[in-house]
Amino acid sequence: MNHEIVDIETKMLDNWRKAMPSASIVLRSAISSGGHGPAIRWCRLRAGEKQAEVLPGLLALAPEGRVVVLADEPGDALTLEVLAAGAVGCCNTHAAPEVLQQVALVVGNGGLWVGQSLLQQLVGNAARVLAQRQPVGESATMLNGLSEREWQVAKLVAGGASNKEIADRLSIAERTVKAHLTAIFEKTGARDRLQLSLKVNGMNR
Amino acid sequence: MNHEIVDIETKMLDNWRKAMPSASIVLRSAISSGGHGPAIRWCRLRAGEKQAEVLPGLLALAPEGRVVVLADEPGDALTLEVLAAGAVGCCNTHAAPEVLQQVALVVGNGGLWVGQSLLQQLVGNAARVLAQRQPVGESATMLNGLSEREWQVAKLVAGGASNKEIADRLSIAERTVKAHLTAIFEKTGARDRLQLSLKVNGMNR
DNA sequence: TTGACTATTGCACCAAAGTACAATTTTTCG
DNA sequence: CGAAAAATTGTACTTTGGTGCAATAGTCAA
Repeated sequence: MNHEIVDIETKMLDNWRKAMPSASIVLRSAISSGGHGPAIRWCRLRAGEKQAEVLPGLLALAPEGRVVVLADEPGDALTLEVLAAGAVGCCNTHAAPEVLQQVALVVGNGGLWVGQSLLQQLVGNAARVLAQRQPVGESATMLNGLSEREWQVAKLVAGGASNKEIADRLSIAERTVKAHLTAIFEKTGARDRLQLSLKVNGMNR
Repeated sequence: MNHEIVDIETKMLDNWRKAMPSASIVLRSAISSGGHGPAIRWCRLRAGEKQAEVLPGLLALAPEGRVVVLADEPGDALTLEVLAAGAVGCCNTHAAPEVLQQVALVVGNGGLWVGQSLLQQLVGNAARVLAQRQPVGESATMLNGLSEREWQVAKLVAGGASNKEIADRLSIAERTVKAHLTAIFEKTGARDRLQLSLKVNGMNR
């Protein structure tokens, strides 16, 4: 993994060095705009600094990079701000090296890094909303009146499984899977498994 | 890290064994209540099972442990439910070993594990901003250095197009589309067009 | 210029996906 | 119980997806 640490001075903290020994360190004023940027840019936000004065410029210069903010004074509000600005994570400047590596792992795989307290608040909100408008029984019959079995097959297909894998998972013959799929295609209007996947995952329509 | 896998049978899936070779496997009916429990308990929720019938008992018996749910049929709603019940994570039963180890790392350090699609919903506006930024950046760095042409093909595949349709759209032979796809599969690690679609659309994790 | 990389295409071939036609078993419900 | 619907499976077939091998041609940088 290719890392770059952006700060207003080049002196690194020990925990950064331990977490990412191979990272390059650059001044904010000397960010490379062209070429292939690093996989992950770690941008330090020092105490008292406003993220709005630092992040936009950085993100504009390197739109292809994933930016994680290292905040001297982290908080849930700040995290929300930097995510809204386009960063993919926000954590404490003085986090342990192991934590930083963990962040790198998650972010490197396309994830977002959010602190636990904020996440729990968000989860709490969503749980309340979902509890009200998600009758549990719905999931069984949605998508144009699929039967329970057909819905099982549809979900597995949507997850990328092959017919053989689905057959093994459900302990039925591969031919039966195909029969279900034919029925599913008919009911949903999908042309093939890929378009079904898009429908199930809500990417279509 | 001390692991315990809880299921209704003791036969482990291959990916679990690879991810946690030293884990102990126990039946749900034989959970050790006293003494020092494992650092992380992985509780499998098989297809059709209700988390409400499994989790509360497990959490009551071992209040000190961190429980991660391995769901045969994962989903955002289920994730919210199990987190609300007291679990610290929820992921796919058939997740790759590397993913499971990542989950163990996050959970072991006090984090919560949430799938990307749910997290993005939770973060809401911030995620929407990100969703628009991602495709641009991914063409250059993410998705393992695809060429411009390959990226065009990948996007069309992700949209549900057939090889013939892609060929017509790009005014090239269908054979050429296949050639690009072979290269794309190699670079991205996708097994077929459906899994590529999931990767491009960010449904994977 | 030469080497590395990308784009393009053909031919042959195998594997997976999907359809047509037909049959049996299980479940559900009045 | 008996009818209807859903689930299951088989054989055979067509189509699409994907790979291996090989060749031609353009671009870009050392």
